[in-house]
Amino acid sequence: MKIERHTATATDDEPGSTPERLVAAAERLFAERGFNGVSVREIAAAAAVNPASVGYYFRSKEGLLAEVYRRHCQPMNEERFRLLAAARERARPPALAAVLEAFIRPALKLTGDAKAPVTRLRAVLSAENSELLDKLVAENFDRSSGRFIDALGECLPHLSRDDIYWRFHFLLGAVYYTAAGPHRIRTLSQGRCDPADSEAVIRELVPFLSAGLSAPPVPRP
Amino acid sequence: MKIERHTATATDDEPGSTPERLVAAAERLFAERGFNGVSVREIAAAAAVNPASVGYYFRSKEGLLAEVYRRHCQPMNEERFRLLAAARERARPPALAAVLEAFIRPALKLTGDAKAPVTRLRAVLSAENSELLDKLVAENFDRSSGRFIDALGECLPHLSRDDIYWRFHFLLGAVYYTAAGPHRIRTLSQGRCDPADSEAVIRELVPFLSAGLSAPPVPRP
DNA sequence: GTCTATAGAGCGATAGAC
DNA sequence: GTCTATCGCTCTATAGAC
Repeated sequence: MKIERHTATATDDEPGSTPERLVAAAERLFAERGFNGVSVREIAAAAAVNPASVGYYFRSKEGLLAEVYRRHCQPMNEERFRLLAAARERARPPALAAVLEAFIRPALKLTGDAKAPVTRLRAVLSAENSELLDKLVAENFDRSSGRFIDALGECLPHLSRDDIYWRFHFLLGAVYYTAAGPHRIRTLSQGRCDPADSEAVIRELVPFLSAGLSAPPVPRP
Repeated sequence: MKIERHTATATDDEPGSTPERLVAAAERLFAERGFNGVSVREIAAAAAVNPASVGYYFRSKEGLLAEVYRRHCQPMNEERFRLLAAARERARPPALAAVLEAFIRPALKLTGDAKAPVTRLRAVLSAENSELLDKLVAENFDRSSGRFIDALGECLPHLSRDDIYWRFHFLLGAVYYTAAGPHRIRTLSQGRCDPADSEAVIRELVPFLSAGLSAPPVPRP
């Protein structure tokens, strides 16, 4: 769809254009304060752009969120798939720890300009706005979740599909909570455990999840 | 402080009084939609009470939240301590699974009138409003968290204090995410795994966390 | 002590000039 | 295509009647 121009005239997809500035500012502010915690005016001010541009380019505040969400998830999921493929090349079935890291590492990567992980956006949003958000989650993660659930099933053949679902759910909780970054554990540990340190999180979280996922199957009624 | 009256006149602490009605309605609505997602007017309407009462009894919307939070956490923590003491009576050190269940079960209990776990309130709030919320969390949970971290340390003498902190953090993530109730896993599993079924959650979560917490200590630089 | 009424600010969205 | 201006609405908090 994108057409190359002969001139240097700014197009909508270039970094400094109005919609790009809006998406960048919105990603940061939504991640910091959620959807209801930020106004369109604040986003426009942070982007140094006219407030009316939001309606013009994205139809509404929700339209802007949808675009932010999409652009946010796409590269993260691509990196997840790339790492998962690499893990599969190293071993069949892939090592459990490698699958977990392929899922977690891209989620904890820091965004370009902010100091928060990309996943904080989703962690913060996951509580509110359930109408629109369910749609966005399904659109952006059905394929990704399915593939990782399959990979976990390969690694853990002693488990039923339901075991995998439950444990994948708990895994998501640990990752989201960490990405949301409540510094509670940093306070309690007097600074020694810092959820903002993604390498430390991966080092601690992967063995924890590996052990949890490898637990014996749960007998169900 | 409460004084018994000779008459049936309503006092501030009686179930149907204005502040009680406000707290009950606010607990439900804040848990459903977060702090920014609900207006004082909506809360007052749900309580069938005048909107101005919020300012009168609680000084502000935030004051109402603080009261809701306090009343919400206190009985839950009391039940946690009661269950933890019972686990200690059965064995010294207490069984790991018993400690975990003592922490989790009261958090997943359903509120009186709503169908959501009491913990959903905290899960939803934990993303937004960090200024006030950090204060509330510290006020309401420092004692509780400390005692459970100690109990986990007793159960898991092979772990360092930092191992315990990290794993307690991941535990919180799994519990909060479940309580926030994203039915994502219910959809993916075509209804077979339902995070709203607290008995099922406890059955699945306790073995998962037991195994995760019991993992070998992580070598740290 | 509880109400009505409203102040004062901020909201999302849009019409219409340029 | 991007702006200014503003509509119509909702918000929190409070002043003052009863």
